[in-house]
Amino acid sequence: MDKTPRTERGRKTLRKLLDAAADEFGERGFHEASISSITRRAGVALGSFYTYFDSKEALFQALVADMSEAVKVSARKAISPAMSPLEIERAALAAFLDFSTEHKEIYRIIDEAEFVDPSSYREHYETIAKLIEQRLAAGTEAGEFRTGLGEVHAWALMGMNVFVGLRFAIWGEGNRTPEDVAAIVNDMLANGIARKGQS
Amino acid sequence: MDKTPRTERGRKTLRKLLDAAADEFGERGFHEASISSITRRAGVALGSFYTYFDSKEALFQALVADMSEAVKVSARKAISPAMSPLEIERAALAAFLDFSTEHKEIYRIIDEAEFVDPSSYREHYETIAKLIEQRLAAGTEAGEFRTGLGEVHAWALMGMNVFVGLRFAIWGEGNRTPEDVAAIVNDMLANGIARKGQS
Amino acid sequence: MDKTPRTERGRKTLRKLLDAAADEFGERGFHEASISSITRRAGVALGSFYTYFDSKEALFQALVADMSEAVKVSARKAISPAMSPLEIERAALAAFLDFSTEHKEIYRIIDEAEFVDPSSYREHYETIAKLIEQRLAAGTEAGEFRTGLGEVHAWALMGMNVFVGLRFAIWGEGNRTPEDVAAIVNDMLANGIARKGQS
Amino acid sequence: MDKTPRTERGRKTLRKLLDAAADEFGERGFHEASISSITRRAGVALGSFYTYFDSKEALFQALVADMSEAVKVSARKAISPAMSPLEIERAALAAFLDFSTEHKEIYRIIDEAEFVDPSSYREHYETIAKLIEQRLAAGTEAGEFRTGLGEVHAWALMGMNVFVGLRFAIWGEGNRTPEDVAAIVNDMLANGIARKGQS
DNA sequence: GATGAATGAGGATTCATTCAT
DNA sequence: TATGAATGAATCCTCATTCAT
Repeated sequence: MDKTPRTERGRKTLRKLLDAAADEFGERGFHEASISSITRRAGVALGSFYTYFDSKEALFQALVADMSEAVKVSARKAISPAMSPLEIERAALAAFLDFSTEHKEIYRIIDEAEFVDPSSYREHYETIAKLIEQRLAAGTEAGEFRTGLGEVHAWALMGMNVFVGLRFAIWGEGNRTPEDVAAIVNDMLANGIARKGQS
Repeated sequence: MDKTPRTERGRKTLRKLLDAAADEFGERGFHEASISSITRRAGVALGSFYTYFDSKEALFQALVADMSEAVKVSARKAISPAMSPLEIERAALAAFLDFSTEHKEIYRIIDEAEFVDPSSYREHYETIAKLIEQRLAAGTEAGEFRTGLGEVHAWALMGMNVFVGLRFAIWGEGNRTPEDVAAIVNDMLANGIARKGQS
Repeated sequence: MDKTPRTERGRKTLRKLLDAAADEFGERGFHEASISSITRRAGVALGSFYTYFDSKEALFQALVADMSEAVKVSARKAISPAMSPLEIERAALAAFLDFSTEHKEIYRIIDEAEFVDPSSYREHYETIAKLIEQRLAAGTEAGEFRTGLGEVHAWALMGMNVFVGLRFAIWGEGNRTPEDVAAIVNDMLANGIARKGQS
Repeated sequence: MDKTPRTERGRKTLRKLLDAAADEFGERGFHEASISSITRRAGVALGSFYTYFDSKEALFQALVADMSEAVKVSARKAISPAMSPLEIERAALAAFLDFSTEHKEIYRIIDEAEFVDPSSYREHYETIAKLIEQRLAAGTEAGEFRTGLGEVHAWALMGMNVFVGLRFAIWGEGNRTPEDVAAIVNDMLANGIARKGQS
């Protein structure tokens, strides 16, 4: 956020603006969204927007940071140290699918950052890729994953999750549950698609 | 394309417009791009644009269709019936990485369709997912892939490729060659990441 | 018309253009009408338009002249020397109402000339006013109209007819026949609205 | 009007825009008029126009309503309950002629509404026709007008006035005074044009 | 802090007209 | 004559941002 409010009233206005912006950007996308529509949704005057943000882009950036964090929190809450590395991956994906289904607008906003604020976009995925890479290393350490896993695997794994999320959580349709999808992907992740005893 | 030219001269103008548009959209994105800049690049009058397209959106749509086709053609040319199913996947990914490196603007344009023309975007990825699903079935048929592969696997595989392409072809940096990356992903695809003899 | 065609083929094209233009201007008005739509309706190429007319305005002017003539012809045909002066006025109005009902687009085109080609508009109504003035003089001469009638009366009479035409022929609705309306106006014209034996 | 101003400053700006628009539309007509020219005349920024109106058409509509009201007010002020029904008609016409001479642009704007905003045009004349019809009824009631007068007479009377206004107030020229013209039309209205003792 | 009017750069789009074939 | 592609001036409208109150 750009200008931290100093009063309680200010904090409330800021919160209203962020919520309204999430709705507006989620529904109409960055370019179709307008500041005046956001302030209207928030029930504040147009000019008040600039009390809290320097620009439309700044608001978007703040929002992406918010939501990027929300995605990570959601994943973190879904996993526990007691789980096996593979279970962790499955649980993380299932949580992501649930979260995406619930918050389609977050998915959209983060994705649109690729065109509105590329560095936020990149930051978001690089951060997640690093987290995944750490989990892979931990899995190797634990003896459940093979050795030699690195950045490429992390990105591939993340891509699996994101595209499966796009297809089955965002676009939905089809009667697969998040758990089913997560199980299938988890098996594929663990064992690949080659016929056993081969290659 | 919107209005098919009836003369040779018209066909040339249309081609110039499409090429210029690919450059413009690729460099500046849909919203920053301007029709006048496109016609300037193409060396035609502003009004000529509307001889061939109804709107900026219509041009974008035509372009996405064009590029979607180009991506598929590039993949098709990279593989041969003589290859094994797994080799096909590796070759397809390598070709995609090469193609994306060469034509970063195509990647960008197709991805931006998610926000500019969602149905084109969806069409593009659903078509590719179907092609992948067919290849998986063929691989199972050939005995190289295991049974039970379906839509989820196809989307997961596609996501691997796309995200690895984003990271290593589009953003580049790092000294991995497309072949290296494709090989790593191919191995992960075939065997998964679980330690052998496990899970 | 601007450029008289020299061949039979040319005459046909010209006629097609005039007919199409009458439809187009009648339906959409001068400013909404487009040359390309007119040529499309006429089934000729856009460029051919300029073989026959110098400009959109020139076409409109030609059309107004055409239609102005048509209105007069229609009135002329409705009256006969055998009629009394008052009957002539009634018949002329009835004919005008019929004609306007049949050819609403002509009414519209002529009226729009007030803004597109004022001199045509003025010419049209001044010509008709003169004709009316002559008829009034003839009526006085014949002893049926009183003396002292002149330009003011002619314009007032014309205004009665035109507005009654607008209300009952163009906008229609209401179950009055042209004959009824013409009879009422004719009586008003002859005797005024003052109570008899008064004023 | 479209968006009511909430401050005094806003009210002033709106008034400046309406005045400037009356001048612009009056001089150049709806289609030749441009928003930027109107805001230039008004001395406000281009964008300010859209603070008060949704479109050029909306402004025009607001203006027609304004001027329609002005015409009626002018007529109302010209007549008094003390006048006889016939005097009222004469005075109303004289006032209309004066008003039209003074405000040719109002006449033009209202007339152009026939093509720009037909429902406003219709509304304007239907309202006036109703007023006239009421005056006719009152005159019959008072014993000065004959019985049986209705909508047709009202439209005919209105048409007389409007066309005489067009000819002698708007186009002017000729040395008739509004009073002369009004007197002639008033006599025609009262007694008609038939020779006395006849028809 | 809040308000909402004012600003003006910016861009898509239209379409009458010209012209090469 | 007919064709239809090419031209570019003209203008409406949007909206992020500023600013006076």
